[in-house]
Amino acid sequence: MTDSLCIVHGESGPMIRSVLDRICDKWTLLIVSTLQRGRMRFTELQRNIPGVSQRMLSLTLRHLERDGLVVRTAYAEVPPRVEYALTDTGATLIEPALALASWAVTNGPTIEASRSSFDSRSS
Amino acid sequence: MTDSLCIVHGESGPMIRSVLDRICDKWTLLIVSTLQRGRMRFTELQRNIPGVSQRMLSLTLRHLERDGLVVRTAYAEVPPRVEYALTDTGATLIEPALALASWAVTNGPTIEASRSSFDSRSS
DNA sequence: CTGCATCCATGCGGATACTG
DNA sequence: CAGTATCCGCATGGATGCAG
Repeated sequence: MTDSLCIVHGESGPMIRSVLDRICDKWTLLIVSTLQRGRMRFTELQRNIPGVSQRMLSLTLRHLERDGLVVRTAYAEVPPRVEYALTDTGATLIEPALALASWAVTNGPTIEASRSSFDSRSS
Repeated sequence: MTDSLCIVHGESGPMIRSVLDRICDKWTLLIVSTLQRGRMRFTELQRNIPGVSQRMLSLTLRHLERDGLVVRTAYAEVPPRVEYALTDTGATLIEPALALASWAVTNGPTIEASRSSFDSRSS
C-alpha cells in the first residue's frame, strides 16, 4: 500500500504505459469484454460492438493478437471464416479492467456532478 | 461475473469511456499516485514526475480538479503558493488503478515476448 | 512561483472505396 | 466474408515565451 507509487514510478513505468495505452484505446476493452462470451467471428464482433468501424476492429484485433491476448483462427473455406478468442492471458485482464470499470460506474455520477459544478463556477 | 460485459456495454459505456479517457492520458496516473504521498505544490510535483512539462502538469491538474479528484488550494502570499491534494474520491481511484498497474507489471514480460515473436514472424 | 498562450509535430480514429 | 488502402479532421502533447 505504502509503496504503491513505486509500482507506477520507477522502471516499471514504461511497461505500465504500454499496457495502459492498449487498454485505453477506444475499442480494446469493448472487444475483450465481448469475447469473454466465447469465440466469435469478425462480423459477429462487429454486430455486437455498435459503432466500431471495420478498420478499427481489424486494427485493434491485430494489436491484441500481437500482444498475445487474443488468438486468431482462420479456416481455409469458401467463404472464408475467421474466429477470434481470448487467450488465458487475455482472460486474466478482465478482472482488473472490470474493477476499474465498476469504479467508473460507481463514481461516475459524482464526477459528472463535480464537472457541472466546476463548469458553472468558471462560466 | 457472467454479466460483466453488461457493465461495459449498455448505457454505462459512456461513463466508463469518460473515466478511462481521464485515467489513461499520459500523466494522470502518475500524478495521482504521486499525490498519494500527501499534499504537494506545483514545483514539487514537477520535480517528482520526471519528463512532465509545465503545460501538461497544469492541464492535467485542472482536469483532475474539475472531476473532483484533486483539490487545489491557493495561498495569497508573495511569492504565490499553491498546493494540490487528493480528495476522498480521488483516493479511492488508487486501488483499482493499481490493480491494473500490477497486472501490467505481472504480464508485461509475457506481452513483450509475444510482441517480439509476432513481429519476427511477420518480418 | 505559478501557469496561461501560442505554435507545431504526431498519431488516433472516422469515412469511403477497393481486394481475395 | 474478412479484411486492406487511402484520405483527412481532430485531439494530444512538446517547446517556447510571456504574465500575475
